[in-house]
Amino acid sequence: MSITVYNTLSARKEPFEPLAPDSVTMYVCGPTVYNLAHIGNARPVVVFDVLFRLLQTQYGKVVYARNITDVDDKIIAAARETGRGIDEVTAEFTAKYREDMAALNALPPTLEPHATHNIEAMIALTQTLIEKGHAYESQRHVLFAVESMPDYGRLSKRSLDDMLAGARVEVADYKRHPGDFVLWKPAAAEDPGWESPWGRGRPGWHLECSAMIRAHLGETIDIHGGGRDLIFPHHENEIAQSRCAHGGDYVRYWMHNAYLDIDGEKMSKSLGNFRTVRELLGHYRGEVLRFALLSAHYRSPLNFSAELLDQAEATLAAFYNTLRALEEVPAAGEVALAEESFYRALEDDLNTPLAIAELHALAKQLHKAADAEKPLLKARLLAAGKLLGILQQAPDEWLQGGAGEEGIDAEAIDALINERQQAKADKHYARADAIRAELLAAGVELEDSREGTRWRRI
RNA sequence: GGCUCGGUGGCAGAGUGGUUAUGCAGCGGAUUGCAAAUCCGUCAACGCCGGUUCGAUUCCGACCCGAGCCUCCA
Repeated sequence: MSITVYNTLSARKEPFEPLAPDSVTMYVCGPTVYNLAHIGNARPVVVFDVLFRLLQTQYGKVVYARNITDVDDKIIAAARETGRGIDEVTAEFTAKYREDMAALNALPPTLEPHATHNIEAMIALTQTLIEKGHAYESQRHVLFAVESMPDYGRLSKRSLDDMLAGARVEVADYKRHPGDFVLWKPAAAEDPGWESPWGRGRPGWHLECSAMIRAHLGETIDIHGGGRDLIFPHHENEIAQSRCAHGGDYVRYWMHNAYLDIDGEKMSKSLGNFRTVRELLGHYRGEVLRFALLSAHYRSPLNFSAELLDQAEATLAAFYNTLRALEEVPAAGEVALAEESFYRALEDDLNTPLAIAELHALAKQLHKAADAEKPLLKARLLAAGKLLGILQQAPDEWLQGGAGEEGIDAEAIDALINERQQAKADKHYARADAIRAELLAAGVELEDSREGTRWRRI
């Protein structure tokens, strides 16, 4: 039982060893709740959900926190645009985010800290940084002084000089060094704000995560995850804040997922080439989206397309079909995870594509197995599915249900199947085939077997 | 410009210093009234040029191409 993860900080795979022997702390950057999550936003959620499930098989206590950023310029802008209150906007999109992620079979995190509930911790952290000479006040802002930290840039592997060379942004006049970033900024009277030693204001984005991690998980956590694009500046700055405030390690393992591409370009809100999870759920079931997201390794870009989703749908249908044929077979026997190849694949830096390949191998064994071997094989397949967060539904429910609007209802289908059975018994094959064609046109595929005719929606 | 990371068969996508996953699609066969599902078999790949090596897709170097970060972004 040993998990290996790729640590962005060291740029290599490392054996995972938590700080405490039987417990793990994990934090993943959550959403800024000003609009709907897109499918790219869902990738880290699904990836780290698999990690969460995997860790739970080995450690007695796994504390997984995913924050809600509910104070931000974009939220203020969104509220203003729609003429609604900030709270109304954040409540709506927080609720929708939870629904969408649940639809993807993502387990709820252990903790879901909200930025606005942790303002005191943020102010305290800012004060500590000022006291220790790592931050300064300037024109009602409080800024982190990057030059006060010798190894600033270590995570993103760039030096302050590199950053200056590539600077594309005008430097605000209240900054001592162009790389200094905001810990606290003033709030306009009409905007949300909190009283602080530096006047009424609100926290900078990077500060939120550092403060919430400290408040809820401690000074050193085991795993911090998020999208690759957060490496700089967000995570770099978190490290600066937390290390300078508390000393010691901040995060033992940094994990970053690659993003989803559309036509070879990153899917992002700024490019506008995104598809929301909610919209996609109108066409595909959450499990299909989840499977698609897991079909490539989390550190590789994944090209998002209709073909990808159709492929995922077809593959899941094949697995559920396998399970449906075994409905009378109980899943039984002891599954020794440590010896399972799908499990070892996941232990190796979450190699989900390889784990899925092992699922195929299990399904194949199942098709060929003697009856006596089936209960254990089925249990193994289901255990693998559980870790990946798939294949847990009743096969008929999955195969006969659909994401979109319902077509022909099940009763009518059964009636036609019965009629076709009779036609077949009478050797009226033309009629039997006509019924099959009619059902196919209605999106229903038939499968004859010794046990009778089964159907599924396609 | 600086800093990262990639380029694998028709498509998706793992992996490895030598026996070259897996899925879909294709082809041949078994099965089926015909299909579907399933099974058996089969085709096919490692960007380009050098180097190291008995042997490289895998290691090293150059080159070409692509993506990302350097600004809010999963």
